[in-house]
Amino acid sequence: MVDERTKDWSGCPVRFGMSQFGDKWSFLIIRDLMFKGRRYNHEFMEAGEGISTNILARRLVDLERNGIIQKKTDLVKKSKFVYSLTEKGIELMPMMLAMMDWAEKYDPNTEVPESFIKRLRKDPEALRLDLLKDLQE
Amino acid sequence: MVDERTKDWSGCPVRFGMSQFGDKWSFLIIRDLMFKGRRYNHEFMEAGEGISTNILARRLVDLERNGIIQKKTDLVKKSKFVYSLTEKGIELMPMMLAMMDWAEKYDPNTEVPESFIKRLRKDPEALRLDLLKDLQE
DNA sequence: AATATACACTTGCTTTTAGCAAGTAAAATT
DNA sequence: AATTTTACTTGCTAAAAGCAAGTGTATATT
Repeated sequence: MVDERTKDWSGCPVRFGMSQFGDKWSFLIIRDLMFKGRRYNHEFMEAGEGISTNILARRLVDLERNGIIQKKTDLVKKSKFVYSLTEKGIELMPMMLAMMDWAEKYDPNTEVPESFIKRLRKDPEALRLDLLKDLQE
Repeated sequence: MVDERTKDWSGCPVRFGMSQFGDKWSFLIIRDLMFKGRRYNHEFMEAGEGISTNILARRLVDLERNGIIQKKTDLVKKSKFVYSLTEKGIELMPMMLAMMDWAEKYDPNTEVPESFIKRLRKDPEALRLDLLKDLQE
């Protein structure tokens, strides 16, 4: 978060979470990294929700400073930067999956594939470990 | 959320969640209702984070409109209003618990009691059902 | 080698939202 | 009847978001 007021909100776990990733754009960036395989600046831009370039830049800096994502120079194209989730960021997956489970119930227009939600509800841990593979390379 | 731009963000589950409860004050109100037993306007005010009266009023209206909380006149004092989580709101508990689990790991100043986190990690479903009792009366 | 293009921001400006203090109205207490 | 409590509402200021255009560096094209 950019909000100076809440930067040091530790103590309460919910408040701490909010101070670390508690705004809609941060959640969407985490989603992109965690489930959509997006890793580059322009990929976040093209995600569809229409984030502004300056806001994206700020969120990426914040999330990196909070240790949730990391920025590295791309191994192939050395001029590009690759973003990825840190261990700390990856560990947000259970929370994200719980949110998706909830949203599937209450959003009549949900895009969550039925196969995904079935796997999530049958064996969330197996799904989590499976998704994890794509994040660690 | 108050943001007119994201009011109808359905489809993507994360985006949908953000449009329904995706700001720090909403999360804190849900926390208060879910884990702290707070149910009255003034109790949210006194929660400690220092929410402004106008912002609280707006968030309560938004959360009610989104069907996450409900406002009723207090049975004892008929002039007062009691807020409570709806079924839809209660079902956010797994997400909230996952967030708490995460925060306990990464916040060095966490206030999450060790007994709570032990129960959460050992048998989250049992803890959830236990917490549920306090919400349904 | 020079020009063009892509990429990742940065800057300046406008609009929106948050935050703060004071005010209001209805009900409850004294 | 007067005061206090409760739950907002209003008006103003400050902060953040949003938008369009610009900048600098590296790669690609001619």
